[in-house]
Amino acid sequence: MKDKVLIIAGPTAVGKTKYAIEAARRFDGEIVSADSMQLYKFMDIGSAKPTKEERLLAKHHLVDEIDPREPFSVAEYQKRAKAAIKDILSRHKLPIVCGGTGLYLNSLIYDMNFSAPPSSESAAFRKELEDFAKREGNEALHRKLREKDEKAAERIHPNNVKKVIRALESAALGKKIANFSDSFVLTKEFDPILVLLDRNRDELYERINLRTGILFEKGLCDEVRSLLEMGLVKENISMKGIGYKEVIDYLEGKYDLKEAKRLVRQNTRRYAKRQLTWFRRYEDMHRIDISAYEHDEEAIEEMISWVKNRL
RNA sequence: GGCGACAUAGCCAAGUGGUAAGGCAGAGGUCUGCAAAACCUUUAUUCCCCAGUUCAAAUCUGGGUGUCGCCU
Repeated sequence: MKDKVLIIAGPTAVGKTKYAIEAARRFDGEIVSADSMQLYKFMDIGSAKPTKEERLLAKHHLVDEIDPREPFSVAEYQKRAKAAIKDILSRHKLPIVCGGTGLYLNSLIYDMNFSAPPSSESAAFRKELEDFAKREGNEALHRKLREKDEKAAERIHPNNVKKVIRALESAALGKKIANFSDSFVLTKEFDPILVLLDRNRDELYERINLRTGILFEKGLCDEVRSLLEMGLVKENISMKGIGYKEVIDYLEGKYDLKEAKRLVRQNTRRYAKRQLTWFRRYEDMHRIDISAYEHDEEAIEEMISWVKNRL
């Protein structure tokens, strides 16, 4: 029989941490984060990492582990997360994957093969294509892709330059980029138990607005300042996270603090919406609408008992 | 009380006789190596109300209502 892995997904600010910790406590588990921002070191406030206290309640993997100055990717995530899961299983504990980064979750739930050559080896090639797109236009670049990989060109919009380039790069290296939708094959490495935490939209947005205020009070601006001092720049992907990019623009004088806060709230709301879109694809996911319960504790009990039946 | 300006979507608005731009907010979606990224789609049978002029009115005319400003 395959090993079970509990997977708790949910949009930002829904309250996942609390649920995951409780599950870890009840089932003797350890948490493996699936969050593309919380895994970076030094980015504590903006990414809303679990607190020290919370991390004492349950062991967290893949939180606070990566230097934000280093390049990172799903492939790397997949490797590390799988290693963590294996490690937890070897100690006869329950791995609890918890997070909101859809692609990272997919890399664990489905068979996703990232054996295609790493893009970092062809930075110059990518740069060249970027310049080409700027010079000749997105359509011209897309035409190039049409010649090399008809199928990929069909499903990638010409304006999505980033993806057009990735597809071109992949084709140039002799491996056409795969289409995820063609192969929703569940992983054979373990048996995932999927839980989606959700709330009613208004309530979720209310929580997001509230949390944004708290992040600023906790010193988000100072955190960004010290990251910039460390040598991080706008262009680093880690600095493109919500809360970071807006504060950088504010520090550069592009707009005032009030506007920065407004934008952080808005971008977080949009992010939550995109996450929900992504999660809708998971068919076997058990959705728990937290808003339907009076207190978190009741929703947690519902989750625990549902999971218990499947372990 | 007098004079003037304005009234278009949830919000900001363009449109001065030819069949309702755009932006924001909101909603839906795409995804195999930067994913909190990148990208796509979508929102007024109608312009405050009533009457009139006209083949044709958000646009012109008259009246009403409301908001704002100035004066008393």
